[in-house]
Amino acid sequence: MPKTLTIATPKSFSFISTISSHGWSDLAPFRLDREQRRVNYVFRGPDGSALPAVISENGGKLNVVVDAVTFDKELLVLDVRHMFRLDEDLTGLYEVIADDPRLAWVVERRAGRLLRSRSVFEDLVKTICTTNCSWALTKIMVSNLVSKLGTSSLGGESAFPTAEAMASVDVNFYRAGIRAGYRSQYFVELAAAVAQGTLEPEDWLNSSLATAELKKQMKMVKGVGDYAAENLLKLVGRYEGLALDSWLRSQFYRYHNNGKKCSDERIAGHYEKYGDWRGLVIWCDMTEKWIV
DNA sequence: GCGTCCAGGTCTACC
DNA sequence: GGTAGACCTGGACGC
Repeated sequence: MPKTLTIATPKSFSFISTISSHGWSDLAPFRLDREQRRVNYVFRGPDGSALPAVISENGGKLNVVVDAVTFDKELLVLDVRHMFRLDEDLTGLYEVIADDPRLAWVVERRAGRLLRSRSVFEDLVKTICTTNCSWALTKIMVSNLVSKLGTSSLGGESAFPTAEAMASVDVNFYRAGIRAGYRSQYFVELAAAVAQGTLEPEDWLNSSLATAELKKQMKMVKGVGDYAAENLLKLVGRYEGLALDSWLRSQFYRYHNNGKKCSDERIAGHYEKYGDWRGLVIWCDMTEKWIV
């Protein structure tokens, strides 16, 4: 019998804006149901069990329907608060864009919260899967990771694999089974480091390091370059980096440069006035059509 | 059906 | 520190 958790949300929160904020809700173990305005996700209990859930909004609260007999309620609430960033204060963002008519919609639609996975490790692996490939291939790689290495529930739905599970297979498995290509060796090394405790991505959430230093630390992970590190920084709540990739650049050319290519320096200059929020401002600026 | 290009980049060797 | 070339894959496109 499914059990329902109800979680209060802040006034500045928008469920639909958050689940539409970027492509994460299209990556397993997320599954977005746009028509029903809800999102499925498979959580993982402390014992490693898969906990399928359906998350929706009702009257300013999140309803989380969990398809499991027993689970740690407090842990699951913490996961939901983390993923939907219920405790993040975006007042600073709204202040820096207050005089910008082009970005007025951000405040109106309570946008700016970027959906994230239940762990930084999961976001790190997914980010590496976004590099140097089409979005279609990213979805294939992440889907393979979840279905082939994740723990399954009784209903057959899988959670994102643990570092231990990812460390239990070799480079050939990543190449043939995950279709990860040259990223395969990166995943072997990353999973081993996290499983052995020599790398702890969860620490990045509350790191006391300056953002530039934290970015350097992130880039020590094979497969993480400037784009990936800055994307991860956004997911841990630091927005100084623009995380420019080919898609973001093309959108900037379209909206701000008459469709013509320009330098990254020109893009950076455009958003400099937004200070430490510039990485979130450029993302909002390019994704208005996603937020309905 | 086949070949080419490129996509939500990064690493390494070399200068 | 800057740059060229290699790297996997799969979908889109032209022929």
